[in-house]
Amino acid sequence: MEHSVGTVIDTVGSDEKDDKENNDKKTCDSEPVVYQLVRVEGDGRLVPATDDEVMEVEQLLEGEKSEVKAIRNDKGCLSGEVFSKSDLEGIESLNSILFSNIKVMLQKVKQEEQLLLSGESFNHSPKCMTIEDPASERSKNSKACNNKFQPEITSREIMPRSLELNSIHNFEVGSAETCSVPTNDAVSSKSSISESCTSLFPEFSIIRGEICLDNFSIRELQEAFRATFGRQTSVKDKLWLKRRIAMGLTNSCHVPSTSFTIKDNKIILSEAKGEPERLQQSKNEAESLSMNIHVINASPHDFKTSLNSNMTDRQLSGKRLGLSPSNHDLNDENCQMEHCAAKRMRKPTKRYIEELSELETRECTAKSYSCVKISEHSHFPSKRQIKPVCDGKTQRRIFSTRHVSVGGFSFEVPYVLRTRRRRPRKNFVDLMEYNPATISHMVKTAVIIPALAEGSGSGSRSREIVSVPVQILQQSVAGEGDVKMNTKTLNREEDLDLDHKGLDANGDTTYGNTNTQPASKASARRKHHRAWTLCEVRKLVDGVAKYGAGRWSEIRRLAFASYSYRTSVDLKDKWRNLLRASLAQYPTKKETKNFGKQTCVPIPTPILSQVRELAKLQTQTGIKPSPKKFAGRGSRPLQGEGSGFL
DNA sequence: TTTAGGG
DNA sequence: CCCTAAA
Repeated sequence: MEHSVGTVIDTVGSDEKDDKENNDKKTCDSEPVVYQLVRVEGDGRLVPATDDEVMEVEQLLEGEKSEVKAIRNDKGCLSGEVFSKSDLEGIESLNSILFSNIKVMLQKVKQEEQLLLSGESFNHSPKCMTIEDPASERSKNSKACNNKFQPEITSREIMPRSLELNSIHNFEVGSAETCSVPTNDAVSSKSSISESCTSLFPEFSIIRGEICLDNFSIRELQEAFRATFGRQTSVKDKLWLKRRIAMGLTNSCHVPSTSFTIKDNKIILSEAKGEPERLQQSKNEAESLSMNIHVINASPHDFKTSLNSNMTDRQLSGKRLGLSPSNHDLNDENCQMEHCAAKRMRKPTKRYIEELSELETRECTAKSYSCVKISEHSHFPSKRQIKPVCDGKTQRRIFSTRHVSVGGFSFEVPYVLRTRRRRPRKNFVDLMEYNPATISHMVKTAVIIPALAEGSGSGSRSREIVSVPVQILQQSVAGEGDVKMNTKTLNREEDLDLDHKGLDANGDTTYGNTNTQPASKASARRKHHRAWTLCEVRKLVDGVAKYGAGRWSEIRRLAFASYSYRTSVDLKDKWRNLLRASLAQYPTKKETKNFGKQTCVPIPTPILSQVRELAKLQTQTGIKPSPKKFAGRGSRPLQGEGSGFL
């Protein structure tokens, strides 16, 4: 994906949707694998090769065919296009070949192939495209490259582009990985492979078979190192290089200091080479799914296997552990795999963290905020208290957040948040800077005050108190002083919550805020903006209808009991706004009150109408002479009409 | 404390 | 939403 390989690459298109199919087929096994020419687009998609490309490849094949054993398909397909197992076996240098079969596809593919060869534009049926088979790819590579005996470098993680071409991950089989990983590589013909390979990287970076670093010269090792890690090294220590490379190739830190051989990402001490068993297992594994198992292919027989490793790290990590082959080798592998997983998790993490955090920042922030807020009001349902910011999803996420404890409440804060977005507004912010501990402390302190005060009384003022700690927290979280931004985001979230819950439940939901207390100066802060939910508006309207406009305290008490955060003043203000809105909208019937942007739900016209009615009614009823600016506002009660007037 | 209004 | 005057 990230790198676009513009070259013609052999084989098999891989489409996600077909992956499954592939898997199934693989499991069937022992059938020839078919490769088709495809080109990897910049975005990682596979595109059927064009005629020209096909021609090109063919030429290449022609040119170098001699080098490789004639590859023919049992079924008579053209060489280079289809490999049969037997053919592969015939290759000497190919010690291990990962192989997977796609039985069913064969036929279709063949046909496709022929069409392709015949010069027709490549029509790819879904099936064709889906043929991608990691194993097969691998085998191909090995084949193609093995003459040169290039050590293969499996780049599982982020690697330099050149490496990436060979990277296994391209071959993910049926894995969940949906995205378009650019399947680079595989070259259908040896020649093409060598070409692309050579042009991009060191020779040995291609081999996927067994690698015995012992045989490498320092220089070769360095090359291998470069191929493996994407960077050069001047180290001349053979052992070091060897181990390092081995680690890179196997993704394991456990590299024996003695001589060993690397096969398909596995380290093999000179002896081990179980075959039948291994084979069997590998098959099992392969069948078991697209789990990433790195199986050592001791012989050409082991075709199936291991290339499932294409799955993304994240995806894999969990699954791998689940594998539990009885075979020792496999166990070892598993162990290594675990290491790999652990290891692999880190890299992606970095990359993804940023992305994720960006994406999740908002969410997380909101959540954190809610947690805090909620916690402040003890009666809030616990479920929200510790809403796992990083749910079950992936561990990765967990890493991306840090745990912050505030006044006994804990929440996850994405690390990203720690980055400063704006300049601190206040001194205290500076003090806490990025020190979470400090922040926590500060917040705690701030929270404590209101907490203690809690329960003392209820009043319109309480809200101010509540808001104090929260805001501080926000600042803390942000690592700097900008409250506004966060606040906004947070509020939005809350609003949404309210909407969801509030609409039905009438709002009992949220907070029971009623704390009180010395607002202190902090009260200077502004109450959080809480968008009015439809539910609230309805209630308000009802309330007004029932008790009359102006009796805000009453309405609040009776109709907004559950919305503790709405004060009578709020109701009044809202009503005023509603009136305005309703009147404004009146003319255009349809516009709803679409002033500006109304991010939220526009108030349903019916409600506005109702408001209008009420207003009108009250105006009339009310004794209040000439309504003021906004249509008539307040007079008195609908019911208590007599009193008209404020 | 509650309302009404202005900002 | 906030603030305040007036009640």
